[in-house]
Amino acid sequence: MIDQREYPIETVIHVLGGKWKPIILWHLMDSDKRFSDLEKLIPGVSSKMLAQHLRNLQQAGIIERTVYPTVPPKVEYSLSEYGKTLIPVAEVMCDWGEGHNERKRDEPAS
Amino acid sequence: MIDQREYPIETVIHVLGGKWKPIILWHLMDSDKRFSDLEKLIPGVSSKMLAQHLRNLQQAGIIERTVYPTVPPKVEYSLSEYGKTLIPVAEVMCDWGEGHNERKRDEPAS
DNA sequence: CTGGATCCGTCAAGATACTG
DNA sequence: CAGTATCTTGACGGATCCAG
Repeated sequence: MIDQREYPIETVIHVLGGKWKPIILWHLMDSDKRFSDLEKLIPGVSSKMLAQHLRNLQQAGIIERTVYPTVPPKVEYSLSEYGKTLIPVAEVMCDWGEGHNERKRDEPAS
Repeated sequence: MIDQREYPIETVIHVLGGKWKPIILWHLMDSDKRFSDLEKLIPGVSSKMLAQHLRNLQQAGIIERTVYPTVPPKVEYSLSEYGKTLIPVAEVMCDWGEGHNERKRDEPAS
């Protein structure tokens, strides 16, 4: 993965660019989640992709991974303090996204 | 390209998701640009990818394509009125991206 | 000048099976 | 429960050639 970004806006796309990363973030912004919780909440994601994207987000410092060494393994993912700075960004993006989706329905042809 | 997005935040990623789309938008937010202008401004992009992404953005209603039927063909791309609503979104994203890049330099290991 | 068409390499994503 | 390993597929991106 090339890391030669000249413009900061590319950084955000890089961090959120995966197919499932925005959805993962969205759910973690709501509350902490376990691995299986996320699997249930995100229909269509495979455990492989989920683990891979979670790892990416963790390496980016956006989420934290907490392992509870209990008999049934339990791992919780949560937004890091730093990751929480993404919330306002996500809200702005969501806001625009909603408008965009509505617009596509209202104006089929310009 | 799948278009089954359940969350608005995915829409934004979808619209900006290409490798060059954020940069294209960034330049068009500054001022209108011709095809060849963008090619010069974005080192490394091929005409194919530029045309492809420009078409995507146009179909998304974010940019407008104006053809001047002159002897040497001239085509100008500009942000649509609707596309301008993306500017504040881009600014927020840029702002966060800058902080993220600085953070990576300051904190090599958590 | 502004692209479209085509071929090809690369890499992310999906499916499946297996492990601690 | 929470992943990893491996294989396959398909989209994305690059290079080149061609056309209005």
